[in-house]
Amino acid sequence: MGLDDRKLAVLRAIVEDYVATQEPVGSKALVERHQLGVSPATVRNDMAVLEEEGYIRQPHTSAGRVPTDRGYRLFVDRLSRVKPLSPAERRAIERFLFGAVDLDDVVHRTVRLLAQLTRQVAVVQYPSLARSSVRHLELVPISTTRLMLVMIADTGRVEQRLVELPGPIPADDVTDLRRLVNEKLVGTRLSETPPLVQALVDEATAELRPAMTTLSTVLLETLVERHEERIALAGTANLTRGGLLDFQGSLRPILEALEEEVVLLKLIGEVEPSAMRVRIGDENEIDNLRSTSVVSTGYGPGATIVGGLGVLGPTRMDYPGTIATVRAVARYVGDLLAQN
Amino acid sequence: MGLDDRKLAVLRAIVEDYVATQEPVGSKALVERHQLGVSPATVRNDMAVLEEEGYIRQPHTSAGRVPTDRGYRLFVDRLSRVKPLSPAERRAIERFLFGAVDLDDVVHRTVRLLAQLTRQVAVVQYPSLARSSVRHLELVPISTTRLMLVMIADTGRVEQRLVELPGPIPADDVTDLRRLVNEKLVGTRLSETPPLVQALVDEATAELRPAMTTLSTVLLETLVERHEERIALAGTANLTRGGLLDFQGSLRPILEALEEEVVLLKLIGEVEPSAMRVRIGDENEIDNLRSTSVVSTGYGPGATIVGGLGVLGPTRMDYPGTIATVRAVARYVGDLLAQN
DNA sequence: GACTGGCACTCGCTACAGTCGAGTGCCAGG
DNA sequence: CCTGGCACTCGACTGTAGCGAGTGCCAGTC
Repeated sequence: MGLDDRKLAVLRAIVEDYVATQEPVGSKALVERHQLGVSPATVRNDMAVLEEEGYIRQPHTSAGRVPTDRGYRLFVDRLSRVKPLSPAERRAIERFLFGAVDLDDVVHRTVRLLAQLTRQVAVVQYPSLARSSVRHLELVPISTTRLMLVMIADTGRVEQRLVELPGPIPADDVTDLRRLVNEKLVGTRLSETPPLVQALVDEATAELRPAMTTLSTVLLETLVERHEERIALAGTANLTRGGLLDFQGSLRPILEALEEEVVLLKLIGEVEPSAMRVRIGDENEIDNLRSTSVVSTGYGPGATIVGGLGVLGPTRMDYPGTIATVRAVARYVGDLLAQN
Repeated sequence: MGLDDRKLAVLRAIVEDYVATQEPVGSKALVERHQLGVSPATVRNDMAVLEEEGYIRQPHTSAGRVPTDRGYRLFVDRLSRVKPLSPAERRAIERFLFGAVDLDDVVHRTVRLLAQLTRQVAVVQYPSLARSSVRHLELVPISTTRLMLVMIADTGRVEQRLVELPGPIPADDVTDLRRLVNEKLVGTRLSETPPLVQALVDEATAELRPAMTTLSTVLLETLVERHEERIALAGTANLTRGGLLDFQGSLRPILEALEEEVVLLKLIGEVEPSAMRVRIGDENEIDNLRSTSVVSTGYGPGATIVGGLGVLGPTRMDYPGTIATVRAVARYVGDLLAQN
């Protein structure tokens, strides 16, 4: 376990060189490029130890060393400082996000921005409904037996759903329904609505009862159970950088995983108060993504968190730079949401 | 130009075999697998002619023949009948699409279904706003100086947009605005709204004029100019089938093209009355997609067309099967929309 | 005149041997 | 504890050879 400072410096140098060149790094090249103050032979001894401890490995006998997932982990935890963003990057973020007109627009711009800045696959979760409150509910008659239910959340999300009523209903009743649901639900957190919705049904007049019952089912389905979460994705083309060297040759499993909303949600959706989350290679729970790393964080107006965002790339990625970018973008998006 | 029946039969056989095996097909293998009734030598002579005419080519001397884009074109136009769908496929379509609850749901299910059935990349355009009519406009006060504008189209699309008013506005005025825009715009085609929106401003009372002016700008921007079109995509993982043999090795340009909404729209959005559109390889206008083929068509309730859908794959694709599937799915989706 | 069998030829693919060199592990000495 | 030296390993690359699928051409047949 004796990892003295020099061994750590060697590991850091290996990670940095490998990330930069994408080629196994040997002892000689290392001492040439970094001021380690010792000879290649010494470095070799250190490498032997690092390998024994599982931080690096040799692709084959007479090749240089490559960091393992464990090596990257140590690097991220103890050997790297987060790079400050360049002013150019800050400006890029501001310029890119400036002038967004609605939530869709914000999310789309953000995900493209992230993909472009990190040159990796970017994922942005729409503000989670579970963390939103109802701002307004609208009922629009489509025909005598059909309503369009539109829910506007304080996070800017708008969800709609068709309601098929059990029978025809007069316009006045629609007005009543609208008033009732708004009185009861506006301002409440979506995660807390189920009992309130039930109460609405219980308290409804006999006249409104059937319509209200149907409406409540739809409300619950739409707001709580069903596809509650939405996600935007960009930059899949970046997976092809590094000419199939990363990802052991096949993009297939990765592209497949990225098509599953559930998977994406797992990647970036499990938002914890902890600021930044880095999952490296095998640390990922999803089998198809064991050869990738994910850097993610939560975002939201002020200190609250309403959703997650992050990027996915090869384990061989520039962690300090990526972390800095993800953090900065999340902060800007949060500010943007706070304004609305 | 003398392409007699046998030469056409040879071309058809080459296309079919190549699509099936993905390997250049030689004269001997051809006569073995198809009942051509002639010897390999004769087939070779026919092949020489077909090559001279540009329908097939040899990857290298001493290899079999491969169809050219021109060869596929002839095949699609004159040598293939559209395969009827298997009952299993019909059932799959019905099962998959049954129970969709709103437009988003329909589009998502459709695009996944298409990707799955054709085992290619599927693209579905949301019903175009330009081809929709206004069903209802809703104004929801967010604060004294902010409104949320929600537009519901007859095709089921719902668009929203934040309206930043020039000054505070009382609730009664919002009601008036809502009434006015609905009176004037409901039932009109979106493509015809601009003059009507202008009229709204002109006819507004002095009191409402400022708010109406802002509202009209947003209306025009949202409904006519801005990101008017939406698109769903699925099945990119299918690009990796055939192990990089298709697409001359690099998915990069294709993935890049697929991230551009504009490009996707060009692919499937230019809906013409003509039923089915097949663009093969070089026939594509987008450079990045010259090594792919696109099969697309329009869809909509009844005979009208509200949007496009289609699939994208290697030029070496099963055209009859793909065409049949795309057509069938488009028809089902149209029926589904007609019901709402 | 159209088709066929035969034949020489082309050329990509695979296997194999040989060389080169980057990189290692180990050891003796400072 | 570090260093220079040395023998060793093994992948990458090169060149050669043989194989075989497939072709184009030609003379012969129906």
